Amino acid sequence: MSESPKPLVLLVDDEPQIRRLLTVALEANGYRVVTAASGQEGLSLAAHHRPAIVVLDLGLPDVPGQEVLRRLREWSNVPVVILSVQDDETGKVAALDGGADDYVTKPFNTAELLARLRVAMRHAVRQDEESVFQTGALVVDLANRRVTLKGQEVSLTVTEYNLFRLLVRHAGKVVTHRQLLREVWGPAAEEQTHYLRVYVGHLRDKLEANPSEPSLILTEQGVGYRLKS
Amino acid sequence: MSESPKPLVLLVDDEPQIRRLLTVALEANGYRVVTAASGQEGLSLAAHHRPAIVVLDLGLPDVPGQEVLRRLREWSNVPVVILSVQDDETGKVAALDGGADDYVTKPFNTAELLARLRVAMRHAVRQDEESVFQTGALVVDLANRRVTLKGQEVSLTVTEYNLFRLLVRHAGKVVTHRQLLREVWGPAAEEQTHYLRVYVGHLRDKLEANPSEPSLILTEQGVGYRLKS
DNA sequence: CCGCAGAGTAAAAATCGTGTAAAGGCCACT
DNA sequence: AGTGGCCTTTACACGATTTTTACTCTGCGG
Repeated sequence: MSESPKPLVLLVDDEPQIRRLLTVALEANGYRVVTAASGQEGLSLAAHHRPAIVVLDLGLPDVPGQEVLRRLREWSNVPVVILSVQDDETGKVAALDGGADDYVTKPFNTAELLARLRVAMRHAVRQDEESVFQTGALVVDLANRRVTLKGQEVSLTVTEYNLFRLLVRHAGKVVTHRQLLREVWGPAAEEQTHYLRVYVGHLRDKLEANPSEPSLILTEQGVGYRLKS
Repeated sequence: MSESPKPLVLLVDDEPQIRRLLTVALEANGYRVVTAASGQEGLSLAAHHRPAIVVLDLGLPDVPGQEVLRRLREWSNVPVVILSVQDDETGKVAALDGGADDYVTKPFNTAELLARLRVAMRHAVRQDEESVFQTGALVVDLANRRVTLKGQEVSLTVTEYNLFRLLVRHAGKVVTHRQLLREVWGPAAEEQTHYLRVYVGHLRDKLEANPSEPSLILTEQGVGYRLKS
């Protein structure tokens, strides 16, 4: 369990006084801090700085916080603690199920928030996750939803991209049919393996040098698919 | 990534109406539940049942909840969600730093508690130990369903892998014909010993240095097979 | 020496999984 | 209303896998 001495916190909140208060509290407790005042800025800083943890306010002026979380989770498993004025219960459940690691309601007690950040950090399995994946001539920029092949941008439809993203995030490992179907088409579609046949076909058409002899998206008969790592 | 279908929740709370309410809610959401009314009972049930998650009330009649948590953490990393009437902030911080994974204040919203339990379970799955078995030049990575021989990946069909995994799990011990057949082909096939002869043959072809003189998958005449450990 | 039982081998037959193409439906845009 | 893009659904052919069958080998006891 090796830690860089001072973990970096990304603080996304549009209220300047909250940013100031928390920056001081966090820095006094051995963190480094970068702040963002909007969702867009938060996402771009997250991709750029690779924080050890994110504190995210839900009430942002531009992108809804829920959406920021969703976008972030497309490529990162960084712990996210939600901060919100809304004590709205369905929002809490949605955020927690959407991949948030904790949810703290404003006004909050600073000592408690810090303790909850320590819990979230404890849970994190420090996995070096790259937001850019590369193999051969293929480059996938997960933070920006861009796929390029030999420098040429490849345009993927929403479903194609969602499926491909899942394979990329588990590059080298077998991803089972059920897992792919559950995450791309939802739990109700777990049995619809024909979706996979069709869409894996599309991806191979767009990405493989020779689609009829796949070297990138490999079939694991009876189990699932695996992306060459 | 092995999943048991219904995770077991240990619910430690001295108030019967809370136990009833939560038992109903949890069972309706696909959990199995065991309940304890005291700290002592909770600790003993935790040791005995190995729950997938613990919901622990802090205000117990015998042992202080904080102490229950400490004793539990001496031997277990099971996720613990604290439930408490005290909105006392220093108590929260102490519990979270004492190894609790979340802290919910009574009265609580059931949907939120359930969402927080899902978060805690999500965290626990990540740190599942990677079970890699190795003997000689053969490496079996059960978590990733990969078998390599002298660094070369060996591809096994679904049935071959299921059979081999069973032998690997009991490496060094004899696994009987009936047991192998029951677990791989189902209880109805317990008598079909010819399946084993065929598939053990396949595995030896793929994995043994000299398939006609097995040194890896050994025959125990009239009983079963054994994997060299 | 023969016959038998348990085990291994080989290959045919049956079944299942996969890739592919194409048709129909839905939606957004014009 | 028409068009284009995408998602869903269906049908079929092919290859891989599983199941079934038949045969061989070996060791043991009559």
